[in-house]
Amino acid sequence: MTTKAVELAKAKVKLTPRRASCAAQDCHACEIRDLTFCAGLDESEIATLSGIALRMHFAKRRVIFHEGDAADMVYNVTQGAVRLCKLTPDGRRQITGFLLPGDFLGLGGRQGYAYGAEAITDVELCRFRRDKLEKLFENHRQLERRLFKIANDELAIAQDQMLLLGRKTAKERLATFLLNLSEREELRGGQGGVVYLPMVQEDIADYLGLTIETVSRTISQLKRDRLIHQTTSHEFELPRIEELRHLAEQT
Amino acid sequence: MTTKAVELAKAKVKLTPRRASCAAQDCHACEIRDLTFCAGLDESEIATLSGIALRMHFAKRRVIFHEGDAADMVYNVTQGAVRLCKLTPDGRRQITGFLLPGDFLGLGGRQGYAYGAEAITDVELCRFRRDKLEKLFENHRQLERRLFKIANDELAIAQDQMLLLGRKTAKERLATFLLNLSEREELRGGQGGVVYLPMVQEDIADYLGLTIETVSRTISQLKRDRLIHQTTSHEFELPRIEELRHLAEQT
DNA sequence: ATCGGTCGATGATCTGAATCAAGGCCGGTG
DNA sequence: CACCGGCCTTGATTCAGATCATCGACCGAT
Repeated sequence: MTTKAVELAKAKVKLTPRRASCAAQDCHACEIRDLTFCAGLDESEIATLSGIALRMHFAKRRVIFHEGDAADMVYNVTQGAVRLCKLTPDGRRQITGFLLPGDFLGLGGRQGYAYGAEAITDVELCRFRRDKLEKLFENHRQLERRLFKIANDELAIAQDQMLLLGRKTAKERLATFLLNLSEREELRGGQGGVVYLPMVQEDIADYLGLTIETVSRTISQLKRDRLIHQTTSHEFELPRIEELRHLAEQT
Repeated sequence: MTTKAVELAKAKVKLTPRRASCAAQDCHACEIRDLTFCAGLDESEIATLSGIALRMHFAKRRVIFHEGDAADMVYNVTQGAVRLCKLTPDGRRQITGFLLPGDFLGLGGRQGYAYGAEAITDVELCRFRRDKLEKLFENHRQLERRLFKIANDELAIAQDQMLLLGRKTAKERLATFLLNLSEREELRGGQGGVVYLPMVQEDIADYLGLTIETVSRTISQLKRDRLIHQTTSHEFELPRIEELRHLAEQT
């Protein structure tokens, strides 16, 4: 880590302080009602959940919470994209995840949150006080079981990411990343083979354990190899998805 | 990845096939009763748990389960050390965790286990059928909550490991690793500043995303710097733990 | 005691990705 | 519409760690 790099890295922490608008939530009308942990609840459960949910808006670049903050809230992303960041004291950053509509936010803390959360785009969130949610579990065990399942899924995803960070080449990392986004897009009802990248290349670099230059070069190379095709500034097509999958060395 | 490396890597998969001895379990007499998810249960709960627990033994190098196996069992490690492995098709390996007495095994699968588990030393395990354990949850919510907490802890640990793999230098990785083991040793009632390493350097390399040569060289360097001191073939002292902590860039 | 295998240490060399450096593109703004 | 700043691209060079190659210590089996 050079001096210059440290300066640049410190500059990463120039986000707008936390601030957000709020409103009561109507879960019945929620756009992601079928996607996340509230999926498949019966009417009464939805109504109860609605009672403790608070709808929030965060503008692009706003901090939702910091690493180490008391972890007394959990969230559901209903619109936009969020990044989860960890920082070393000297400013190196690791992004441990990107959240998209339907994703759950706030698990994985012991004392405080294990990571900070920042809005990549304008973001709509549905917020729950953790203690109220846990109270709800007493009569709605289904909800608790679902949350446990989400924690399990995240754990499996984290393990995959460790394999990527520990053992994959830059090209394999990019291929894996694009395929993962494509799969999530499909789960959310989008078409396969098209991915939308709301984040900038610096975010991708910090997620994949690379530098922006390597990300840019590798994307250029994948384009030259016709494995990906950029349609707009934030959208890519994956025309030869099987080859990409092979490149990613999917275990 | 060179051809030679692939050959070597494939050789990693020369473990003895799964086989183990079993016996009924008496949780009252368990040596780690205060350490793990059964800690602090009342007599009746311990008795119930005892009823569905099966004590197992795995010899050194034996496979406990493979990545992708149906995840219908969970375990508690009571003696010995276990490694969790993920492999790429061409044989590169990432170890996603080491388990020691008191640690829980088997979370983090979607369909099957997200990783394989192998005995590093001779291992004693306490095995539970997942469905029976879940049945138990209905009347023992405490147990379920504790398991959820374990999943949360593992998630936080996984995030820390991502930061390590994505952004730390070799020296920082080793320092972090040794400190983590030291902390776990203390939790298990051992003294701080002394760590026991049951695994070989190849395992450490595959856990930290390095090669065996780099691990060996870095350990040599830490010894020269008098930050660690090797007492026996598997035991180290950390005489200047604060300096080591600084080196590890603890966030 | 002798072998054979595993494990760890260390030197020499190579290389993938980082770093350093310079421009280019584009969208927003005065 | 010209300027500015954020973001991306690409070339040149460096470097941390990988790879390749030995060697020695240890240990269990014969």
